[in-house]
Formats: sequence, structure tokens, C-alpha cells
Amino acid sequence: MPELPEVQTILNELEKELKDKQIEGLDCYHSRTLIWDKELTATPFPAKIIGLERHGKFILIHLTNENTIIIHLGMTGKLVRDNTIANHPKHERACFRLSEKEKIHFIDIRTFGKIVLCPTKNIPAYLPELGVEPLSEDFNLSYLQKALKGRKAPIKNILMDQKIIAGLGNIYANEILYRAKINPETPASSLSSQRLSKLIKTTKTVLNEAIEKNGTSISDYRRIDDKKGEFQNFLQIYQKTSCPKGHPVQKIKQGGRSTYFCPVCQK
DNA sequence: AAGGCAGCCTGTAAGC
DNA sequence: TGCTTACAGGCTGCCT
Repeated sequence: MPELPEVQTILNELEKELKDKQIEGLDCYHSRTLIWDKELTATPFPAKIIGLERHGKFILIHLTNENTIIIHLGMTGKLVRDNTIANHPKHERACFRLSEKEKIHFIDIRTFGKIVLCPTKNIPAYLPELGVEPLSEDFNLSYLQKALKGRKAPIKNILMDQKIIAGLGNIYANEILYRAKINPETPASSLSSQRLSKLIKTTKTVLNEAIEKNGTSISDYRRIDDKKGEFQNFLQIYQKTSCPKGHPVQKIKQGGRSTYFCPVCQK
């Protein structure tokens, strides 16, 4: 499940892979995967890549002709370089053709992923309202206090709300709350400033560690060379039956998602 | 406004 | 053995 560290890993690798290369074309094999902006009357390809950025879990690839490719990997989407796997892999939904017959396949079992082609100026029409980037300096105590004011929802739900913090998903929300020793059911606005500061610090630590380990490969997430990340080996609570201190882990549902927590360590 | 939840989608695994 | 059911969750849209 690609969350911020996985998307950042892919972005870093795409940057290396696509630098100075030209995209010759995009083939699409699944009607709901590709969204083509109405103002885009002709194909934007061939085009060179002038820059990449990440907004939350969205990848933006800016092209020379003032067009942009927006990619969201959904649940099971991955971008994989051609020379590592078969020519038409199973569940291939689209394929970027590069110069010198190189390819980058977009493979997505559950088809929640999307690729948007649009003029750069139209990007906002395709991005939902996104909150602060958790690794930026803007993610600080005063921001979080303001954002949580009057919010009675459980802190776990708030961490996963992209309008408040952009990029966290279920796995990292679980890990962050365990390491910050906060019970996921705690009403968000009831947390003291000391605990919020701890939460912010822990969020940054966990995300940076996960990026360093190239993300978490629990099921489908893979790097651009189709290899796994390593952070799944460092998870302390997600899908565990006992916590690192040996206490039994509780599994509950919050917002339709699985929450794992330790009632002893997390108060 | 905030919050809860169904629905989308397919592979895997458990249950009968 | 083979069928049915539950589960995994990012996001949208609907309802209260």
C-alpha cells in the first residue's frame, strides 16, 4: 500500500531513471486508469521530463510542453522498469515508452490507481485538498493544534485524513501511534501539547526511517526494479500479535480500516 | 461542519 | 474438492 515513504522512494528512483530521457508515448490497457484533460487536444508526446514532485501520495511529472502527468498508485499500483520483467506483465494497465525502447509499466491489480494527462496549469482540478507535508517545517505544534481544534474523531482517523496531513496511510498511522505511545481511539482534540509534540517528532522519525529503508513491502508495493523495500522488517505493531514489549496486540476497526495497538503501551 | 460508511476492485485465505 | 464469504484499504460521494 503505497504511502508517503513508498511514493517518495519511487519518485527518487524515477528521477534517476527518467533524467534526460524522452517519453515517446503512453499506451493504455484499462479504460478507467487514464484520465485525459479536455483541454489537451493532441498527444503531449514525445516530450522531455523537466521535473518531478510529490504532493502527498501523488506523483507529478512535468513535461517540456507545459503538460504534466499525475500518477496515483492507489492500493496496488506499481511502476516497474521494463528490463526486469516480462513484456506484458499481468495486470499491466498502462505503459510509458521511453527512448531506446525502454519501458516503464504501470501495473495495478485492483485498479484504484490513476494516471492523469493535463496542461500543467490544470493540475489543481485533479488534486484533492491536501494538508501539510509531514516532513516539512510547516508540520509543527501550532499547525496541528489549529487543525485538531474541536475535532472529536479518533486521532488515528485524523492522521489518515489527507486534508490535514498529506501522505500517511494505515500502516504508518499504526506505527506512529505505537511509537508515540498514544491510544489510537483518543479523541484528537483531547491530546496535550506535550503529546502532540511527541506525535509530530515520531511521525518525522518513522517516515524518514521508512524512506531510508525504501518503503514497506507488505503485499504489492515494489520499487522500480520490482524489488521489495525493507521497512516491513522494522514494523513494531502493524499485523503483529504481540508488541515489542511482549504484550498482546489488539485489533479493531476504525473508519473501516484495521487498527493494531497495544493497550498497555498506548494510553 | 464533521463524521460515518458504502462502494469501487481483485487476489488470497478461511470456513463449510 | 469446490463453493461462498471475509478481508486487505485509498479515495469519492452520499447521508445524517
